[in-house]
Amino acid sequence: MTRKKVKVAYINDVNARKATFRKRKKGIMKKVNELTILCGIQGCAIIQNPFDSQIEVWPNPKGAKKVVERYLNTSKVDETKNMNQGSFFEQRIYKSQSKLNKLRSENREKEMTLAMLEYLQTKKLPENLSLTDLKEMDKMVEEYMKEIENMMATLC
Amino acid sequence: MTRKKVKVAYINDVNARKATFRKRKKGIMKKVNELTILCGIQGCAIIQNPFDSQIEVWPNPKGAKKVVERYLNTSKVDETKNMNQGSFFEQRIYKSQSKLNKLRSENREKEMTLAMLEYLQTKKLPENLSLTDLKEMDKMVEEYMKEIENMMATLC
DNA sequence: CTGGCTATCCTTAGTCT
DNA sequence: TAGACTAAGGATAGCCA
Repeated sequence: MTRKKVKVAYINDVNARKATFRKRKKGIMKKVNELTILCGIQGCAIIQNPFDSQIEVWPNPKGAKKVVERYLNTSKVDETKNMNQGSFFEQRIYKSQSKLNKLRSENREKEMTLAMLEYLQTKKLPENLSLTDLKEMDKMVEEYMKEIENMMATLC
Repeated sequence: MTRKKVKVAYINDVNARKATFRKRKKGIMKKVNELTILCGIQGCAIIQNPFDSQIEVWPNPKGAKKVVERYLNTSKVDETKNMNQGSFFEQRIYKSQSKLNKLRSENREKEMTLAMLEYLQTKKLPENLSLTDLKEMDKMVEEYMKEIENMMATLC
């Protein structure tokens, strides 16, 4: 149970790396999720899975929807909980608020998407490149690396 | 100093929200950064700044480069630190490893970019929409919301 | 508003199942 | 292999400068 201060460096042991990846990815996604709720914003994390060349995107289209819903439901409901039998004006104001919040959320999601587009414009990719090509290449590189590791193990 | 368990819900107080945003964003970026180093992968977080309609992307082109460098420098250097005066074969193997690691990193960055492209293809945006348009709209919505909040304050 | 401080809460490395 | 457990380490809410 003696956990030392972890050195932030590449984990060579495959199993430890896998475990750490799984745990920490979960933690990051949770934190991103919390921030979106606490601050009523859109946010996402895009992280590669080093073990099956999958890429994990959060929020996915489904997750993003959930965030917006949660935002709309919790942000102003709590605030107005103590006036659920409020006056006509209060009800109207509440409705307007909800509408504006929704507008704002939609707007911000668009902003984020545009930002991603702008970010991607700084990256240049060969036109004829596909994800499957890359996965194949990655597999080959991985195999080479394993071979080298074995050679090293033999030498040391 | 009595910090209670925080309820994950939209923070109504502007200053508290701002402080929380600043602190937690920093924490998330750190965690993402650590994960990329620990597991030798690419990862990024895209988070809106709720206060100036800016969108913070990590890694930015500069940050991404740093990650790759750090990855290349730390992942295998530590492992081979105890053989820095190694044999000819060991030196060659080390060089091959570095090359392959670099290839792999490049490959993974391309994968991520492609993944982002695929993600964006699920989003449809009006063609004639610009980030400045959205910022203008956002500002207007913000002003409306403030007005409503003032009205509510007057009523309550 | 931003950054530093610290008690408290939260995350996670190591371990077993 | 992934989940559960638990203590050490890390993040951060609230407060002050």
